[in-house]
Amino acid sequence: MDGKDLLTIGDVAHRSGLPPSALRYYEREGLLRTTRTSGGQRRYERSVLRRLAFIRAARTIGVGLDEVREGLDRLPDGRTPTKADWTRLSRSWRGRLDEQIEALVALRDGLDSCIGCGCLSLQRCRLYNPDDRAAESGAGAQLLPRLLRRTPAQGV
Amino acid sequence: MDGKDLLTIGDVAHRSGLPPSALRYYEREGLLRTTRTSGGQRRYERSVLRRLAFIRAARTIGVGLDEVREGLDRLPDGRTPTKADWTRLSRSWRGRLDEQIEALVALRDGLDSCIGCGCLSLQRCRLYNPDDRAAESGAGAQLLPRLLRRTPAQGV
DNA sequence: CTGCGAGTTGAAGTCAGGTAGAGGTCAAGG
DNA sequence: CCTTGACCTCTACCTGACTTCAACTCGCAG
Repeated sequence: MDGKDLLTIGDVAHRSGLPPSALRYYEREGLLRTTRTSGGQRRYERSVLRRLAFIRAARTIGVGLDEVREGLDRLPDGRTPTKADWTRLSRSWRGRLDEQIEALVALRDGLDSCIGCGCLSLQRCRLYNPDDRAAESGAGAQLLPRLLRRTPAQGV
Repeated sequence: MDGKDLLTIGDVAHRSGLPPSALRYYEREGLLRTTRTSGGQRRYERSVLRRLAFIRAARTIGVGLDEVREGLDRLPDGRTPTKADWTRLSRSWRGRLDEQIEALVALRDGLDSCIGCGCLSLQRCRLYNPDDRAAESGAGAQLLPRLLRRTPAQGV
């Protein structure tokens, strides 16, 4: 890993902390591009590490891979995010985090107002009926605000 | 649905807002018990609505079905939760919500400290490396604290 | 008694974000 | 040249909480 400045999948796995299976998966999903040796093995540019850091940070705050891909795809010429890109994208995700926190706090307050009352009224309970909508309004009730729907992360 | 005070699955679905498939699923998973007609159709007691409200409230705050079942199973003689039961269980779940909020806030603060720096350093960035542990320490890095691992809810 | 909406079952599918293993190939040190 | 470990693809599997489907039955109003 000296002359050509290209990294094997093992190098990248070691330096990024992501298992090779995840790197291959990300590539399949269009989040990374690689070159290949004549023998078909992947070779990564150094910049992939920054790109992976970006992806991983996004995943950490609960952004799904599809959305990460969208964010990366919107960068001109598909370059690795610069400081300015990172700032712009992370600001929007900060907003999402705020919303998640807000939703959880609202939930907690609802729980507080329910502890001890034991009501769990189908009509009135804020916990049971988070949207404050009578249960009879249809089959497709949302349990949580959409904000919280995304799985935050899978253990590795 | 007048004389015998027993509800069909359709009644329960309508009144609880949960689709019949979910009710059957909960039964399979041991969260509900039903009686059957001579012809094999499910009949629910009214109290199932309260039980469902309980389950749904728990799900809403991110408690998994297995844990809900444990909670319900610990009630003497498998009764529908009373006010006191609800208070006890919901208090423990309130703690979990607090932890989730705390974790998210910590994440947000980390994001704040990263916005604009553009660093995403593999060694130092709090977002990239939430556990403050160098990436090289092993393949199995946890992306998020376990607290956030549980899927909050599935859309219905 | 008939019609038909509502109910039944089990198996399989869905989604995300990967992991695991089988069976085979590449690359580099000695 | 040979060995060995790293790499390749492909397919299948995992979790959780359900949904969907096909094929069939029940129960009740008329």
